[in-house]
Amino acid sequence: MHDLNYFREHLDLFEQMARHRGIELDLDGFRALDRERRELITAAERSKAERNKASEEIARLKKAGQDASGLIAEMKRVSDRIKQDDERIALLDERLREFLLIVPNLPHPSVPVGRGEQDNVEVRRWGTPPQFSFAPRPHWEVGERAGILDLPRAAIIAGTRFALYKGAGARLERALANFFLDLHTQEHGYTEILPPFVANRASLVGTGHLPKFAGDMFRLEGTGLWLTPTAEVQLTNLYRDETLDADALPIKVCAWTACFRSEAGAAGKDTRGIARQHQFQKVELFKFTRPEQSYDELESLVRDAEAVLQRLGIHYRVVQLCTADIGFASAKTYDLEVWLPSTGAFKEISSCSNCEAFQARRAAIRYRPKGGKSDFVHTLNGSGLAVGRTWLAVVENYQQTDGSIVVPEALRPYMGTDRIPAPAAAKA
RNA sequence: GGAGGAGUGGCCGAGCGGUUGAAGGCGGCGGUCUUGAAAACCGCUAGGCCCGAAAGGGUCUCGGGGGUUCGAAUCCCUCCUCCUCCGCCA
Repeated sequence: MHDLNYFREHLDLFEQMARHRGIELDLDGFRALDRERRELITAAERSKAERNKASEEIARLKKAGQDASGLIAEMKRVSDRIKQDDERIALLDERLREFLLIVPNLPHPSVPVGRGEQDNVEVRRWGTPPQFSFAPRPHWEVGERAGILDLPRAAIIAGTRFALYKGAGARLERALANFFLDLHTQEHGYTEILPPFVANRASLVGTGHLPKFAGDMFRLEGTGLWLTPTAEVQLTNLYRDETLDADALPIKVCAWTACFRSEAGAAGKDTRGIARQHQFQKVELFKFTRPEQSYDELESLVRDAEAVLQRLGIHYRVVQLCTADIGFASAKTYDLEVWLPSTGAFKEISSCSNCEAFQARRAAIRYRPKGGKSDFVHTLNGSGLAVGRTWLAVVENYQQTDGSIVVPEALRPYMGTDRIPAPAAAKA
């Protein structure tokens, strides 16, 4: 959320932002609301000043044993008027808040202006696509043939867009998560957090998921709780309503969690396989930083995520998202995209964003520089990585002619084997 | 889930319905003193919003919300959180 005063004084910036992101913003509506609110506040406060003065006078008269009934009667009328004004002001405050809560963040000046994902800019590539002597199969075929993935049974248990991993497939999922966590905690300096998998309304408003994106999440009926769509939610709210010690920044945390998305708007995309699921696992990287260091920290966050793919030896590229494609809360976002041999294309596997003070303002996360006034921190988040999509990338990139899957070296300690056996050898 | 207790400024802790934004202490900042430091002493030490070019003025905030009243930290209702005891449970 944006600061009201800043918003009011920089309407031109927000107009430009709306154009660049391709959204509608009712700025005329804002102006009218804002003007009426301020006029009413001025009037109400004048009345309150009058009442406060009269109250002192009443106290003085009573102490002196004199009659104050005339003044009291007059103040009764003033108080009634104040009450009416205050009610109207509260209503306008609420409207204003509702408006500001759905205004997205301002993109950083370095973000390319664009109209959609076709305008995203490739920043760099790592590695090369693997060579196959056969036509590489999509991951669901490789997985089902090897007996490590069972989507039909997942559909019976829960429905479509849920996955069931089996045997080495389940272990691969677990191995990936452990490998990610060990790398980030032992080599990149993140502290591991294991948070709740549900979040309350205030937490989701803090990150920007509510009120605008309620339709993309699962709500737990009758509880006021939601299944978390990303650990970004829990990690952002780790310090909601707190003031952090400036010397403690940057604070780097990571978390493995399940993530749940109803993806109401995604029907028809990625319908085969496990790329787009209602439930998936993710290891999230997260930083609380001082404003002046956040963009350096974003670059290193991206490198931390990239390190995972480098260790796994999977070809990928880094893409900077354009203004039309960055998320609601983000000021700047890099995506990591892995190479998928079955489609001969890159697929998003991580998204790393600097939200600047956008979420910190919503969630009231501050820091206090020594001897200075407290200010909002910057929050950064990134997938390090999405486990399910990494599973898929490993299976596709390391599939063999006979249907077996070579385990990347970095995963062998976690898998206890260097190969997931071929279908013929796999048990049903 | 049941019963009881508590929520005041960065922290501790006072606070008869009427100069209480809030005593006192601690902590923090500045100063005096000192070669330096400590001690001692003196002063300063919340934020939001509105008006204003500024200086400054006004207003709101004592867990949240609502009510009573001319006036609420102080009275009433309600919600939340924490603590204690009981129950249930992996």
